[in-house]
Parts: sequence; structure tokens; C-alpha cells
Amino acid sequence: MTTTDEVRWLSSDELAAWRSFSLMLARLPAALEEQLQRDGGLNFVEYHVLAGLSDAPDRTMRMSGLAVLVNSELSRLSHLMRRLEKRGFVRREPDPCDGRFTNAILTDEGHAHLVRLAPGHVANVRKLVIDALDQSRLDSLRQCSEDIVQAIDACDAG
Amino acid sequence: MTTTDEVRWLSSDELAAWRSFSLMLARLPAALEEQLQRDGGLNFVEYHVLAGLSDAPDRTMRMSGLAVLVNSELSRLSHLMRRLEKRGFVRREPDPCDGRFTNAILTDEGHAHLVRLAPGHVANVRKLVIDALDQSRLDSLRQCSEDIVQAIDACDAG
DNA sequence: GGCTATGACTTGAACGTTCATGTCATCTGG
DNA sequence: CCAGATGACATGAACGTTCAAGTCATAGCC
Repeated sequence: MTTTDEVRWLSSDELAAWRSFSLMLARLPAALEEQLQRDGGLNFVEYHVLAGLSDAPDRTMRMSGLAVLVNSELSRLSHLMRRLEKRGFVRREPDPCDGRFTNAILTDEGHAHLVRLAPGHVANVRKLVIDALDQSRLDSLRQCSEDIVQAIDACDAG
Repeated sequence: MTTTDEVRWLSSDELAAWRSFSLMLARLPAALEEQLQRDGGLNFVEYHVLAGLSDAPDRTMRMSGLAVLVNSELSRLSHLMRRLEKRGFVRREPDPCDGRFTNAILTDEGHAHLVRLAPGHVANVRKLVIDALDQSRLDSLRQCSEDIVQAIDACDAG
């Protein structure tokens, strides 16, 4: 797997950083979902599905495009859309131009629900992340995030 | 909920930072779990249960203490321990001193499994996080994480 | 113009988490 | 003592995600 058998354990500083980071990694998503669940009965992905559709022309997107947008797999999205469909927030229909594709469409009811929910969600993101950090820290956090995602991609490719 | 009805939407810089951060938030846990699952058939929490027990005196901890350590609820831990118990990695017995408590104990087999797995996991954490950032970025990430967790706690309390 | 290949979903079963509830041991006031 | 109250788990059903097939429409090739 690695080119050497040496294990480079973490220094105490590295370990402390990793622990703090790791705790945040566990608690932030839970805190964000808690608000969405409480106020709108949606989880994180469901919210972003509605948000993504609302920004799309005709509030319509292909399932496959939507899956990429919300960083999810098609199967998960399919199950998820069935639930949202039951609640009347979206509907699906085959693409008239090419029957292989399925178009996901945000209904008026779904749009209304999103509009109800968005302010609270943004306020929460502000309170827990954006406003909890000063400008330079936020910049640094962004850079860290990009570096980490890049490391993951490099790892997947290699 | 909020003291004002004004919605402070995100600026484009803030939005960009949030998007990068949010993507990392989705992909890093998946990448870490993928390695643990592939190499050891464990998820993140299961790994940290074994790791936590291995650092404890007599490789023994109360369920409730372990739950706090791995930032999990007792119910989840209980189900999880039943699975680890089936695989022979841990065992449970009532605390001889106080029958209300249950002691979770790491078996030799569980310890051996952890020892097999730890180097790969640490290498992965290094590759994807620690070594992907320079020293000052890592410090900053730690500070960000602590600030965010603090904001969550403040929010829960308020 | 059929025949296979490919791509885009959909579906059902297996798995893990959450939620509500049950159980059991100890403490506590009377 | 003994009758709740409390605290620490355990358990079962409901829910969401993942994984492995299955379906169905078009594209390409002969």
C-alpha cells in the first residue's frame, strides 16, 4: 500500500488538531440537519435537491445532473425523489426529447416549502460557520477544504 | 426565532467558501470510511470504539463513557457493540461493583484487529488531511473547528 | 431492420441509525 | 423495609442509504 513500512504516527499537535477537526466533522452536519429536520422535515440532501431545482431553468433538471449537483448517487437520489414526490414537492417525467432521461421538476408547493425554509437555514449556516469565523479564517477554511478535496481526488485517481 | 426578519444572504465570497467547505464535509468522511471498510470491515465509529477501548485501563470502559468518547448515543453504541461482539472483537459484562453499568471490554482478537488496521488509517488521515495542509493551515483549521463546535454548543444552550 | 451495447434510471434486500419503549439495578424518602 | 424515582442500558420498528440486479430507451453495427 505505502512505499515504506514506517508508520508516521501523529505528533501531539497534529493529534490535537485532528481531534478538534474530527469532532467538528461529526457535530456540524448533525447540527445543520437538526434545524432542517425540525423546521421543514428535510435532511441536508433533500434541501439541496429543492434548492438546486429552484435555481435551474424551468425548475427542471435531469436526475443524473441533480445527482452530481448534490454529490449523491443515482440510487439514493431515486429513493429520495420518491419521498419528495409523495409529499408533493417534486414530480418526475421522462424527457420528451430522449426517453432515457428523467426530468425532475420542482412543484409550486415544493418551491413554497423551500422559500419558507431557506431563511432559517442560511441563518443557521451563518451562526454556526460564517459568523463564527473572521474573514481570514474563513478564507483559510476554504483553502483547507479545497486542499483536502484535492487530496481525496488525487488519492482516488492514483 | 431570530430577533429580526432581515435575511442576511451569503455574499459571493461567503457562498464560495461555504460550497468548498460543504463539499469537503461530504467527501472526507466517506473517504475515511472507505479505507476502514475496505481494510478492516469497520466504520468510523466502530474503529474509534476499538481505539478508545485499547487506550483504556484493562481495555475496559463503561458503555456510557464509551458513548461520550465516540460522540454517539447509547442506543447506537448498543447495536454497534452487538455487531462487534458477534465478530469477537469485544465482550460485555455487567460491572461487578454496580450492576446498572455495563463494561465493554476489548478482546485480544479485537486488539489484534486494531493493530492491523491502525497504520493504514493513520496513513490515510495524514495523506488526506495533515500532510495536505501546511503547519499554519492546520493550526487555523483546528481553530476554525473549535470555533464552530463552540458556536454549536452556544446554540444548543441558548 | 433486427441485435447487441450502453447509459439512465428504478427497485428490493441488506444494513446501520434513530426513536420510542421496555427492563433491570440501585438509590431515596417514608 | 418497601414503593416509587432514577439512571443505564437493550430492543424492535421505522427510516434512509447502499449494493446488486433489473428495466427500458436509444445508439451503433452488421
